[in-house]
Amino acid sequence: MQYWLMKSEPDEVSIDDVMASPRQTTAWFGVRNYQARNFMRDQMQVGDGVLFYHSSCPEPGIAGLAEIVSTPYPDASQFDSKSKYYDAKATQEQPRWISIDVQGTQKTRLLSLAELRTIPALEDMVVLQKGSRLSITPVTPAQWKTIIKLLK
DNA sequence: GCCAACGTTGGC
DNA sequence: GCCAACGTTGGC
Repeated sequence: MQYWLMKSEPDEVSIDDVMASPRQTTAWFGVRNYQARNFMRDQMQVGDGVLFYHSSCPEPGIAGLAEIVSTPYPDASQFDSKSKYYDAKATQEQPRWISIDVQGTQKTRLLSLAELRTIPALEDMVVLQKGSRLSITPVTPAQWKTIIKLLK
């Protein structure tokens, strides 16, 4: 059981979109970074906790909580030549990119990036490190606990 | 729109 | 395998 922070651009998929989906579940697709993919492929497990983070928007920050609800499977968008996530080097036999399903647990208040940066207990969070831009980053149990408290 | 930081590509 | 050039991310 681990915890993750996953970034999504709310223009693409917001926490409201997730909560409005059937069973509040959405396929997390379009990851095109090997490190992030490897987290999904090698470490994520059903039941892992997710901080749902809005990025590239007026107020970036944690917008909700979610849970991993599937094991990894091939990301269909890599085979779709019309998709911006198309990858000509991926084949059905040898997929390169994967998806996992994420189920929204609750929409929370917006815990902004600016506020996160003021919390001493969170200063080691991967997502807060200089130059960090991975779309999926691990969160420690202590960090998770701190954030849950801030959201109450 | 800028730009720092990081990832990827490709020539050698 | 090195590394320069280029592309992308994402906060500001």
